[in-house]
Amino acid sequence: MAELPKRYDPKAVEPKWYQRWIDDHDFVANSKSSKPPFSIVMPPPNVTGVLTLGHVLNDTIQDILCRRARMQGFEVLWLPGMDHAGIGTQTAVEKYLRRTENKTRHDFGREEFLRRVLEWQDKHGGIIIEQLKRLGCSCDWSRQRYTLDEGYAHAVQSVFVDLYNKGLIYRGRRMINWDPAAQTALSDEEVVSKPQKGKLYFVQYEIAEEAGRFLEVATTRPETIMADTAMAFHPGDTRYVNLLGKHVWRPLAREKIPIIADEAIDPEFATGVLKVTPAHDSVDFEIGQRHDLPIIDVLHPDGRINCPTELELNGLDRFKAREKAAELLQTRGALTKTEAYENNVGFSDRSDVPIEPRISEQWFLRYPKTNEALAVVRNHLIRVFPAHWEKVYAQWLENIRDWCISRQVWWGHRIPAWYRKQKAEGRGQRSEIYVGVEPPPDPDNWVQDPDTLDTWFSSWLWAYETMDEETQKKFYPTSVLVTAPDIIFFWVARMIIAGLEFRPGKSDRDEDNIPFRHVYFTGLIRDKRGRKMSKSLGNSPDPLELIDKYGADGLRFGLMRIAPSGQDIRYDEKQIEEGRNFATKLWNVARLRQMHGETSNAFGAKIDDKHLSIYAIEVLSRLNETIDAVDAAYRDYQFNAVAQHLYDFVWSDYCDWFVEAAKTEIFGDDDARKKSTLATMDFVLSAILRLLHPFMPHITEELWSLLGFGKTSIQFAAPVQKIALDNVTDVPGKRELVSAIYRTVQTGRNLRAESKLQSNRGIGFILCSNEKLISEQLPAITRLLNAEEVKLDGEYQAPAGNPVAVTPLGEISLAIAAADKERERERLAKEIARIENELRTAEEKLKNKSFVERAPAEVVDEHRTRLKNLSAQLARLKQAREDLN
RNA sequence: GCGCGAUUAGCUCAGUGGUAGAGCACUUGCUUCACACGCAAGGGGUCGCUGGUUCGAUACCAGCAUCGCGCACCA
Repeated sequence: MAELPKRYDPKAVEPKWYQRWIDDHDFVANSKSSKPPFSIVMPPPNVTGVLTLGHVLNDTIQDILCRRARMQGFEVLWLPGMDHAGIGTQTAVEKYLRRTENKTRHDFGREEFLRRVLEWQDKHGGIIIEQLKRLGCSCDWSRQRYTLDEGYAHAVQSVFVDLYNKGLIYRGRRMINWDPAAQTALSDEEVVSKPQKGKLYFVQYEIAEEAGRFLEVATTRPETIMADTAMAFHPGDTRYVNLLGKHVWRPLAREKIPIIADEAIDPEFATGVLKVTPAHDSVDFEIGQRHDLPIIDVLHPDGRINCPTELELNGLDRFKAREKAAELLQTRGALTKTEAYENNVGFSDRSDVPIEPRISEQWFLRYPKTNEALAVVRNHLIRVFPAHWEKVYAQWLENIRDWCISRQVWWGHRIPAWYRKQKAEGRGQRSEIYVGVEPPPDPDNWVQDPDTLDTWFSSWLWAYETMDEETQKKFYPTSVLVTAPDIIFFWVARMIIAGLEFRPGKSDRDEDNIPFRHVYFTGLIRDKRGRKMSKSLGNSPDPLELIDKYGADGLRFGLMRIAPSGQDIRYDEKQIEEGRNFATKLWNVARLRQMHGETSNAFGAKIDDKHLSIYAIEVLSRLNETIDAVDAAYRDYQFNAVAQHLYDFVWSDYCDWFVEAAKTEIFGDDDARKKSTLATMDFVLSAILRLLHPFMPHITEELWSLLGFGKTSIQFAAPVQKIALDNVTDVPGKRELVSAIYRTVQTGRNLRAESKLQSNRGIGFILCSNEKLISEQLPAITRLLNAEEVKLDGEYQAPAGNPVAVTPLGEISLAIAAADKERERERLAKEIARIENELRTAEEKLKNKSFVERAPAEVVDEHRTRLKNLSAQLARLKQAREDLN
C-alpha cells in the first residue's frame, strides 16, 4: 500500500468513483428482482434550472435513503426527471428573444416560438442532471423522465379527457387570478399576498335624483371607477336607507349607476359605502351576480386601461392610471381627501406583480377524492414527517376550491379541446366543444383551444406515470417522498388525489394507490440573516463552487449535520467547512491505520473478543450504542441526529480516545496485543465507513477500497451489526473503569494546564490509587497524559505545594511543586468553590423530607453517594490548601 | 382574525422530570511519530415571561410576549 497524502483530495476521488458506479450499473433498478422494493421519485427540477442549495438538501436526503436501503438489501429505484415548467421556461425564452431580437412570441407565431423554446431547452436543459451527478446522486438514470415525454404527455391528456367526461373538468367564465405580466390565469396557490403601502381615496359621487347631494366612498383603486356599476351599503345602515333605489353619477366615464344594499358591506369601514366593480374584484363580482349588475371590464390583459370614454386614462398602465384618475377626480371636484393606507395585495408568485382579479373563461377542475385524500393521511396510510404538516394539509383540503388549470401559455401540454368554428361566431351562444386525446375526425371544422395546462396538472401524475407497467408493479406506491413544504398543496396533496382517483396500484385498496407511504418535508434554507435564498437577493451560494471547495461529501455532510428536524435552516458556509474537516479527519484516521500494515478483512471478520483491551471493549460498546441511536434517528427522519451521532462517535470516541489509548499497543512490543488492537480498529473503521457511506459516498468507497475491507463496492456491503461481546465478563464494570481512567486523564491534563506547564514538556504524575486493575493501565494513562512518567503509589502523600486534584481513581498530583503559589491557591479555591456549590444543592435536596420520602429510592441514593464523594473530595482539597500555607 | 412553529452559551443548534450539551467564535499552551482542515486545557447560560401540576420543571400544562410561516381578509 502506498502512503496516503495528508489531505483527502475529493477532486481526484469523487469523479472516479461516480463513473465506476455508472459503468457498473449500480443504480439501475431491476423490476424483476426478488429483493423487497424501495423507491423514491425525485421531485422533478425545472428543465432549464440549475442546482441550488435547496436541491442539494433534498437530493442528498433522497440519496442517503436510497443508499442506506441498498445496503440493507432492498431493490432500490430512485427515479429522476425534470419538468417543463411552462410559465417559467416560456418567460425566460421570451425575455431572451426580446433582448437579442427585440421580438415578442407573437412576432414569431406559435409554431416558430415553440421551435425557439426547444432550441433553448437543448442548450440550457438538463444542466441540473449533470450537477446532481457531481453531488453523487445514485439515481437510475436509465429511467430518467420528462413531463413532455410523448407517453407522459399522452397520459396528461387522457387524464384531462377522463375528468372532463366525468364532469369534473369544466369550462366556465369566472373570477380568476390574472397575471398581467405573464398574461395568463393562475391558480389560487400561485398568488401570495403582501402588505402594501397605498392610499385610500375618498371620492364623492353626486346623487342623480338630488343634485348637490353626494355619496362618499373610500377606494384604493380609483382607476377602476369607470367599471363601477353600482354603489352599495349595508341594508341595516340607517344613514343610507333613504337612498336605496336612487342613482349616482359615476365621476369617471360619467354615467348613472344604481344605489343598492348588500350584506357584504361592512358599515364600519370608512364611509360604509362600497363602489361595486364586478369585473375587477371577486367580492364585487358576487354582489353583481346577486343584483344582476352589468360587468364592465376596463383593463387590457397587460394591465393597461381600456376605456375610450376617458381618453386621459385610456391606454395608461394601471398604476399610472391610478395617479391620473386621482388627478382627474381632483379637478372635477370629486376627490375629498386621501389617506395613507396599508392593505394586502395579491402578487403573482411567478412575475411578482400585483394580480388582477378578472372575469375570464377558463378550464377548472372540481377536485375529486378530497375526503379520501384527507382520510389516508388522517389514518396514517400516508405518514407525514414532521407530523405537524398534516394539519396544514388538512386545512387546505377542507377549504379546497376548484382549480383553474388553463394557462394562456404556449409552452406545455395543449388542452385537448376543440371548438366548432361556425358556432363560435354566433353571439351569446355556447360553442360546441369536442374533448378528446385524438383531434376531431373533421379537423377543418374545429379550432383547438390555444391554451396549455398548468404544469402541476402534469406533475401530479409523476409518482406513477414515470414508471412503465413492470416498474409500477414492483415499485408503486413509492416508499417515501422528500420535498420542501412550500409545495405541499401544489404537488404533494394533488399527487395524493391523483393516486386515489386514477388508481394505478396493483389492487383497488387505497394503500396500493397512494403515491407514497411516507412524506418527509425538509426545512427551508435561509441565509445567515434568516432571509429566504433567492436569485434576486443574490444570497444563494452556488453548490458547484462549494463542491469545488469542500468536495461533494463535505458539502453533503456539512449540510446534513445542520439540516432538518423540520425547522428552517440557517446556512453558513462555516458549516460546510466543518463537513470538509470531518472528511479530512476520517481520511487521516484511516491513514494512521494504513501505516501499520495490512488490514484484516474486517468486512464480516470476527473479533476474538476474549482478548480485547478494556479500551476496545469501550469503543465497541459505544459503537453498539451509536448503531442503535442512528437507527432510531433514521426511523424519525432525523438526519441531523444521524450525522451528529456519527460525527461524535468518529471524532471523540474513536479518534480522541480509543485510537490514542490503542497507540500504546500499536507501538508496543506485544505482537498478540498489537494484532488484537489493529483488528478492533479495522472492525470499527469498517463499521464507520459503512455507517457514513449514505452521507459521504465517495470518501467511504475510496477508503473501503484502499483499506481492502471488501472486494466489491461498499454500496452493497452488509449492514453494520452490533457486536455481542459474549465472551467478555463484566462489560459494565470494565466500561466503568475506562470511564474513570478517561476522567482521571482529563483531570491530570487540567492540572498541568492550570499549572501553566507547556503541553509538550515532559512531566511526571503520581497517582495515589488503590484500584487493583490500574497498574497494567499505566502505560496507556501515561500516553494519554502525554507524561514522562506516571507513578502509582497507594500510600502517596503529595508534598505541600505540589498541585493535586481528585479523580475517580484517587488523587493525582504533579511530581513538581507549583511554580506560582498564588496561582495554585486560586486554582484550589476555584475547585473548592465548585465542589461546595454542588455539595450545597445535594445537601438541600436530602434535607427536604418530601424529597427523601417521595422521590424514587435510586435517585435519593444517587444523591447520597454524590454527597459522600463530594465531601471527601472537598476535605482533600481543603487539606491541600492548608498545606500550601 | 384562525392555525402552525420557534424562543437554551456571542453565533448556529441538540437535549432531558433529578449534575445544562455540541460545533463555530473567544482565551491559553502545543507543529508530540494520522490529522494545524489538528491536539490539549479554559472562560461563557436565572434554558423568553407569568402562573399551574410535581418532592423536584429548562423539559409537562395554561396564559402572555416576541419572531417566523401558512390560510383567510374591509373596499
